[in-house]
Amino acid sequence: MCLSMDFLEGLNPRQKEAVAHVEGPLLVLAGAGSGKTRVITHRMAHLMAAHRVPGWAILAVTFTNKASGEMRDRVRTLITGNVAGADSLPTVATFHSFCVRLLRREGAPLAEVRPGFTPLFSIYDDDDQLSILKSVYRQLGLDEKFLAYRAALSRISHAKSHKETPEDLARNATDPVSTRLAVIYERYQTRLLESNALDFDDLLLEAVRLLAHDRLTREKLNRRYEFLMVDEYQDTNRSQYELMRLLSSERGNVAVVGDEDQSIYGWRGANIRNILDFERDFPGAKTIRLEQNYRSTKNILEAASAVVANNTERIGKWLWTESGAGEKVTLYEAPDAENEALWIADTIEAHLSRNPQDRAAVLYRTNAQSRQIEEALRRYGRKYVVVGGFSFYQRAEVKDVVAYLKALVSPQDSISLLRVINTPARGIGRTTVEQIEQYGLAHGLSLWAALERMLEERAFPARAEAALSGFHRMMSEMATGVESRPIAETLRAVLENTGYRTMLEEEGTQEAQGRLGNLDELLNAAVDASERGETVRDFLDHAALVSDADSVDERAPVSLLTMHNAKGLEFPVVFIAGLEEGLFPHSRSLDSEMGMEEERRLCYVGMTRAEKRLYVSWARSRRRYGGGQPEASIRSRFLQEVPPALLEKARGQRGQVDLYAEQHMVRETARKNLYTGKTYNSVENIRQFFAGGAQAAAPGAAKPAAVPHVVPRPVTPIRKKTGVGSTIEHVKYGRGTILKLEGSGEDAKVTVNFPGYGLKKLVAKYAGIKIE
DNA sequence: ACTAAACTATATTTC
DNA sequence: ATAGTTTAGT
Repeated sequence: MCLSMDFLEGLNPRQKEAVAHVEGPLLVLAGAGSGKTRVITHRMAHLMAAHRVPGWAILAVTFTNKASGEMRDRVRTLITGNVAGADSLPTVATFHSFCVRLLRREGAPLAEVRPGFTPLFSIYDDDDQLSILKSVYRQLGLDEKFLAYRAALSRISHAKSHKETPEDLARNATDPVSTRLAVIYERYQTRLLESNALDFDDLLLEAVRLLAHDRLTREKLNRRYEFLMVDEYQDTNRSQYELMRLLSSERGNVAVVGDEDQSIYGWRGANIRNILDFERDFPGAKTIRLEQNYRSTKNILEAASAVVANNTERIGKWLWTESGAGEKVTLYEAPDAENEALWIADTIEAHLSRNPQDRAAVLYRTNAQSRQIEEALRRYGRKYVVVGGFSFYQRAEVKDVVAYLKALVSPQDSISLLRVINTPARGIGRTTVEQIEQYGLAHGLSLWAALERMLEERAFPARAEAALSGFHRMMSEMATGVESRPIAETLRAVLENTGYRTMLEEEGTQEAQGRLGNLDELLNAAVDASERGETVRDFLDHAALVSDADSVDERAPVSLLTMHNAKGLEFPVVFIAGLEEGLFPHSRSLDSEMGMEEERRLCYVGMTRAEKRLYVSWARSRRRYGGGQPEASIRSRFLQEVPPALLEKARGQRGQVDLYAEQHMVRETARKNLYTGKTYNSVENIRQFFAGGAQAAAPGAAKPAAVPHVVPRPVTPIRKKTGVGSTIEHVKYGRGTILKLEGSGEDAKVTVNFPGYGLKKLVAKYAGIKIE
């Protein structure tokens, strides 16, 4: 009476074959839009239903939190009620979150090879990495002219992921820069060790190290995970490859899904050879090609395929589709970048007014390109969402407050402490801080330990001493019991006790108000996290591992994003802007064939995002930055690679004059209608960063209401009694109606609409609202 | 010792 | 355009 459903039904023969595969290595070459997520999820369900594999014995690894959240949801939907006796779900995680979990739970043995390591390690993001590097440079008396921070970091990262120690680097160095780099690398690594911190590379590396050296842990995991699946295999790097091998070493049941034509992260260490050489690395591997595309029209598919066909590093596929030819790819040649942006906005306007249900995306090579397009859209009063760029969690105020949390949880975390020691300004100046750093360096102490020792020794002048002992006391007080206290509680204490909130309130600028809004939203996220039972650790892990791609709201009518961020997404209407030599393909990739092929793959990724309509554009002139002179540009070679028969010039070729007139008209309308377009960094998105849990996305978790409409608005405490549906008085923003009330008492969350200011979600306790 | 204004060198993509 | 750094002023 088993209600096992047939998960092979409704699949094409190739997909069926992939889903039905059970034992042994499997390579699924899944072209763009060929239903690879479907294959992965169905395979998991099929294993559970037809082969009685328990969910916990399956591990699937994806690249973004968003992808793993979606995959988890889809598997859940598939098996719920359809698979008898399925009481556990497969583990779906990103490589990074999997490693973090592993290291926190089973990482203790690493202390043997990594002195001072504890499972309470901090995670350092690139900002933190940068601070370390700056400090190392200072220590070594170097400056950026010698070697740019970014360059140094990427070389360190490269060395790390190839398991090269500073000594290896020094030995193989053939030039003075490399010799010096070895020293920088050595110091950098020492700092991480001293701070008990891991950078992104370390998360993978140390997980590999743990599994390679600790037989028990390896065997335990191998026993547990009978089946391993890896999504986006073309973007795995060496550590990820090794991790995968270690996890599947006993059974060899590893299924990888990928597309060599979509390998676009070579610069981040991804090794395209992983996918190209899979059959060699895993003898007896079965290879299945998914070549039927279900996404795009024939014209779009052929155009994209024609471009990528110019690459040599391919296994080779030819995608086909049963769908109709559709429209041709529209090409627009703009006189300059502003005109290009206006044309895009204009065309979006025209398209969406005819097809209001369609979603459009504007893709570009560099984030800097978004500005002009945003401006153009704003002139039309068209709502849009920008993905990436300056995202929420990278904002200074969020990073500051998060740094406080990190410092409280891990006193050894000197980088975080350094970040907050004089933020807000509390009279602990640069010289004082440098003294403490020096002392720490000399005595092998963390910043915090050095500070304590120096206070004991009364090593500071009176003024500094007062400031420092005050700081020390404040931090110690907040740190006690931090692991057991609700996150929001600690967060609130940080905001109040450190004077951070006061600092922003006193600033009084529009910008400061926005920052306050962001912090309120962070507080909301913290409350949500507590409700999900997360510890401060979990919260911080989450904050460290969210990515821009996780914040994509597919329901947005208009999205602006880089082609990198667009991977895995699809849109009825797609624009690709800035198809110019030097921009796309980017100038940094011009000189190497490898780089050029990656750019071409990026182009392929961009084009294949489109379902119905693809527009490509370039500008004859563009200025590199602000005051610079406009420079003439040459149309991208990728445009030449599209067969002319598939291209058509933008109809009517709206000239400058039309656009110019329109621009004025539109400006007027926008002025009258009160601009509502801007959603960039909107606080509404913030919850998503934290909500789509790396660990536990709640089933059918309510996503924040569609697309944000409003610029972040200041919120000051509301001191008035409130109830559901009633009106409350806001100190600055007047009356607002409570639209929604979640929970009760001081933990209640209310959604308030302030006319003219928009929706605001508040937590009663922290906003000073009393719910009767 | 800190702040604010002036100056200058600066942009690829990001887990 | 903007972030980061230097300089002058408090």
